[in-house]
Amino acid sequence: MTPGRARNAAATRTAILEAARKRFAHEGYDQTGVREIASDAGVDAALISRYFGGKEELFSEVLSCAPNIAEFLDGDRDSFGERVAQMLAVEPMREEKFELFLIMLRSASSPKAAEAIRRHSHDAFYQPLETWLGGDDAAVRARLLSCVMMGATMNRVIYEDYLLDGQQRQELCEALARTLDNYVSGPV
Amino acid sequence: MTPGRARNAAATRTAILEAARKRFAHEGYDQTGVREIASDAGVDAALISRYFGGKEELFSEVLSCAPNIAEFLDGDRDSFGERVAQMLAVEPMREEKFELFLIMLRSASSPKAAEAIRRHSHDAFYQPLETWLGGDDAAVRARLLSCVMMGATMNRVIYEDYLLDGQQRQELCEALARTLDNYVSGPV
DNA sequence: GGGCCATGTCATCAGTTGGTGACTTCTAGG
DNA sequence: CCTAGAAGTCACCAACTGATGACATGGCCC
Repeated sequence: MTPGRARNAAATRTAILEAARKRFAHEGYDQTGVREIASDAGVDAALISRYFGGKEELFSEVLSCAPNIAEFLDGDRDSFGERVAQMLAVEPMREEKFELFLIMLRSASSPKAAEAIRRHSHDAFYQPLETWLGGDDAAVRARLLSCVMMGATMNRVIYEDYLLDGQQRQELCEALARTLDNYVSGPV
Repeated sequence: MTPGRARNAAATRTAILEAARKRFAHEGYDQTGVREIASDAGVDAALISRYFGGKEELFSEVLSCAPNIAEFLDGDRDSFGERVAQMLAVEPMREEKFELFLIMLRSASSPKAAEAIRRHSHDAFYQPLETWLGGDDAAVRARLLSCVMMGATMNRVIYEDYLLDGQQRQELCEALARTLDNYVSGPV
């Protein structure tokens, strides 16, 4: 085993991106230090600046390859609300699944990250959603969906599972599903 | 004019609290430094530690006297959705009006602030809302309302007025009002 | 008026952060 | 085998943050 890291630039870049994605989703932009990212990736912190230019550029890069809304736009249109609501209210917080949400929510308050979030979330979330919805008022309906999805995530982040028991979470889920489907199917 | 600040502990405390409230709402917990707060209040930064114990305790204190949900629970029950939706989607972001939301959204990602937020938002937002709603499923309906309100605020914070024009904001408002009223009036 | 405590000021600390440049080491190509 | 450059390591910087203790000063009570 060679001492020190294998000399493979591509693998190193990927490792940094992976580690950064998780950290940003868990802790948010501010709370994440380049040293922590580097440590997770098993890499020297200096490489982050070398490869990406700096923390800010790394964040943008992470957003570019974060999972997006596409997963939920596949599959049956009629079950969209049900599937999303399940994720939002019932399923354990499998963070990979809505990492993009978490990154946005936890980093939106950071001025350095705000612009990147605005740009990327528009491209990877709003735009696809709006196209998928179709119709004249697609923009408004996309916003409505976004409100419910973000709000539910936000509440989940803040309260985790403190305030509601299993039965109530189920009720919450059903109500969310109805509301979401209402926005999907209808003209508002 | 005496050089230096007038020696009035109560006024100083109040000035610090005011300045801190605005800063926390605008910038969030992390992005706000005690020096900035002190500067806004026309006070030496050391006084913050002296009076409140530290930044963290100051934050808790700010939450305790931030405007809460009560304003919206007064007035006509039937117009609740309409009034809230107006604020969320149409009115210019008069931040005093939903400062509590902003503080929560912009500070929730900060571990130091998270616990205080959880506790206070429960006492000043959830609990009153739930009581006001009444009924067996009040907790679930309160959560639903919270989702929509927080999500709408979040979207507003992220995108401000970029994505929607006046007409669309009006449509958004009406749809939000319907959804909110639906949660208020109905069993879910 | 004089002493004393509350109030305010200041210098400074210790920790953390993101970033940089010089250095070492590995590997590919000749 | 040997060199050149890529990849990785390391020491360190400058800026900033929250906090603290020593000190100055104003105002109130006796």
